[in-house]
Amino acid sequence: MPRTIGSHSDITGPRVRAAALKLFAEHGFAAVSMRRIASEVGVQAGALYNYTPDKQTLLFELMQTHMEELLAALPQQSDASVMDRLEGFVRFHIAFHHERPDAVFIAYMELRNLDPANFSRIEALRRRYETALEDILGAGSDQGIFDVADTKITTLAVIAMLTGVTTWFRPGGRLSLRAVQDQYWDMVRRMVVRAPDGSV
Amino acid sequence: MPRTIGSHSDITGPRVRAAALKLFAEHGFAAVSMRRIASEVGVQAGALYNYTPDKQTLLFELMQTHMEELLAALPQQSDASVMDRLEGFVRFHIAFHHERPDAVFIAYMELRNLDPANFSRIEALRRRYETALEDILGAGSDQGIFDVADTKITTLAVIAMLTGVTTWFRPGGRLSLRAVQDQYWDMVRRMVVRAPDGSV
DNA sequence: GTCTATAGGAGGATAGAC
DNA sequence: GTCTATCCTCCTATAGAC
Repeated sequence: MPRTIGSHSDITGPRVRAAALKLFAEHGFAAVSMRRIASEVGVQAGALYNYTPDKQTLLFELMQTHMEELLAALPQQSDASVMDRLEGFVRFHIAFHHERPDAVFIAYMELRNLDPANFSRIEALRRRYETALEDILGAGSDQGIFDVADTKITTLAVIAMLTGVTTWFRPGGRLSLRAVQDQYWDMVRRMVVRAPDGSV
Repeated sequence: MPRTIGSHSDITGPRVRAAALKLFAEHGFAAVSMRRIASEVGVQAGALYNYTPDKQTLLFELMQTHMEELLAALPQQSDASVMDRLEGFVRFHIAFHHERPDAVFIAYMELRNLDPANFSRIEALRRRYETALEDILGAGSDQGIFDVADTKITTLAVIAMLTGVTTWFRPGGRLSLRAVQDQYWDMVRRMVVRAPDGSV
């Protein structure tokens, strides 16, 4: 049952966040005004402050939501082989980031616009994600299946490589998402798997 | 011989660009005011307009200078083996980007703050750089030394991976620059080199 | 070449009416 | 919950004195 005319808290809130996500990704946090976000939603600027105490908090909550969804969606598969776990991570990272290009872009580009307390909280979430990959690489090294000189560096290298996909991949282009996943999995596999005896 | 007191065109110009580079990298183009740049240099805001027609041009020229220096410094080595050329590219990219973290950051993060004409000019320079790597990968594939399914994708993957170093590498840390170069060269080599017969 | 002063506008955020 | 109106600050860029 509708409330008073002009009252839309349950739908305006999500629309504010969606508009902010889109505009921050497109133009950058600092370049987007609250008036511009309000205009995108179809309300006046003052109305936004029913949904966020300030612009900084709006940015932080977008980033926090993204990172928490990323961690929640990360496949656990702790009883699978390290090879399958690594393949699962690679395919997951590409697919998940592909579905949320705006949030990914903001999460990487707008860290410097977070105030120090918010920055620390986002960094902690990011570290948890990196650790998931580092654990796989460490386990594979312990088992002698992977040959990784430094799990920390390889973790960062793999994540940078995979995240780079979002800067150029567009559906309907030359390659399907599946084909991109296949190629990146092949590259990552070759980067970390121990070469058979006598092949080096 | 000094000119009139208060006249410093030969030193203020570089200082304006240096201050803008530092502040844009730290806070982002849109978040930095001309007053802030002037304050960093030690002049009033109006004086900046002796060195740039406007803020947009200041950003563009910083990015253009960076990209042209990058292309000029790229080792040619066209008579070396593809393996040596690839190794040279990897070590060069890491070293050059390490020396200019602020310019690198701006060149990747502030593309969206360029107006369309300036964006096209920077994009063209970036494409020339990518083509240098793609040519090496293509030549190695033709010679049967590399096994690269798609030179375009591998080019983007390698560059994203290498550029990622600038986000975490700090001199005086756990690893020397040389050690980082060694590890990334090892990862790139394994990503692209054809496996010996019988090892796959 | 740099200064002060200012035009002219846009920014984040709030107050109070409805 | 949204509106209008507004406070006060900051912005880019320019004009004219020195």
